[in-house]
Amino acid sequence: MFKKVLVAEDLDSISIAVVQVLEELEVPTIHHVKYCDDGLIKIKKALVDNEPYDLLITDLSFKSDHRASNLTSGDELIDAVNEVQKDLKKIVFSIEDKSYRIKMLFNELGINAYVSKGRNSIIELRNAIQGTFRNEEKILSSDLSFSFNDKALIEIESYDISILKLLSQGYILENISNEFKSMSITPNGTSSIEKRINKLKTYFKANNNVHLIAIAKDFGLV
Amino acid sequence: MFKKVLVAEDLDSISIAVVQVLEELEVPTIHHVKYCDDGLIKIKKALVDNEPYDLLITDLSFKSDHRASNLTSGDELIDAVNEVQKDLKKIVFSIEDKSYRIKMLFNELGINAYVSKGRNSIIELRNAIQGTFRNEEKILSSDLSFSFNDKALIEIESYDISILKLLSQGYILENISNEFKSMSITPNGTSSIEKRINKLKTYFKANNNVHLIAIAKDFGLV
DNA sequence: CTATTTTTTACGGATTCCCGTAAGGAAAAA
DNA sequence: TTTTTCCTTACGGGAATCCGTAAAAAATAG
Repeated sequence: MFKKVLVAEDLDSISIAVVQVLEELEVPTIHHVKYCDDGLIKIKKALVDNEPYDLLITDLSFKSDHRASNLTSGDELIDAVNEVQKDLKKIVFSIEDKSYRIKMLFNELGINAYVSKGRNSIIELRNAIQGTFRNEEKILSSDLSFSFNDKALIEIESYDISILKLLSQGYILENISNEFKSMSITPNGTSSIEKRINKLKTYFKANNNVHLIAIAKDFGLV
Repeated sequence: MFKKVLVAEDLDSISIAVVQVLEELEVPTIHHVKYCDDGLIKIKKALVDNEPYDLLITDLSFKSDHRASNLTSGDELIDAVNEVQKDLKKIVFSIEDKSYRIKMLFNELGINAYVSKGRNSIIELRNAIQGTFRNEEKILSSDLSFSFNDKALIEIESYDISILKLLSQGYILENISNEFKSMSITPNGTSSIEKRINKLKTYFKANNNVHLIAIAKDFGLV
């Protein structure tokens, strides 16, 4: 079994249960941080001391509070960790269940397992830890039913996200066009942007822009 | 201390910690349900058996799964419970931290305490349970800083929420007007609704409807 | 009951969105 | 090079919004 595991989870009510699982699996060294920043520091320190972690279990969303944070989400933490310790195994344990987001975690951030917090997530988490240790790939907790081959979701790219972001900030087509020009993002004609928004609307079955943004918010795209 | 407590919480990773707190407080009877519907049934049954609960600790959001549910949220559960056992003490334990929502819980649903899930929420929860037992009123976990006297939020009423909801579902002004007429909500003229939306836009400093809905989503109003 | 104020509704012009069509341009294929 | 195809941009008409003004209705005051 893993020798040294780091848990990044802000909610104390949850981290208790996660640590319990690790104890039952007889992991000798279990550390727990409530802030992403602390997580990165611990991982760097462990590397320097030549006692690196071999597993990271992290949440995605962390509450912001009085403390100023550099890394504010699990995504950012993983991204930063990948810079310093590429081979570290990573399990995400989060409430998020949007396939778009989860796909991104596997494909762009290279996580090893995703466990969705739910009614039987503790046993799922245990399975994921054991599977990860056996070098299984792309482990998904069983309550998530989508397929990785689902084409539709791959089509939404960062370009679309940019449009949705600006829309949600009150920009009109012309503003977005100008913004894209100044950031040299192409295509940037109002027509092209308009067309892309239309694609998004049909894809998400949205009646209009207002509806579209509401849906995008629900999906956690913005 | 309380004699019989019901915990309604779908996430197993959290309910473990909540039950632990109750055990430490030496509550003799602790029951736990993962679905709102089960919670209501248990409360009704306990009343019939003349062994009623004296405290309910509930989450707000419950994941939906294969099982068909009647009550889908903590709000609905509390509302239903108020019908059958008005005097039951109620503590909400949730991640939600939007003042508007929390105010509503105290004022319209008559909860006794609100504890926000966070980095030190277990100790907060314990305090809230003890405070509720001592008949303290409107207990708020200390990481929530808003005041109940905060005027701004009182101005937004359920009428506004209805508009925002329909907008976020892709309704246009005329649709909303018709919907309001069929539900006999007044005012229901397109002009009046338009005017109200404008008020919301100035209040939230939104450039347009799209922006407004994005903000409303962020505030948890819809 | 009348006067005053407030609320609701109606209307109109400017702007933006919405949606289809088509022209222009670049890359790939012939 | 020419043709084809795909992508980007342009244009236009109708729908919905945005925003100001004003009439109608309702509530309040005297």
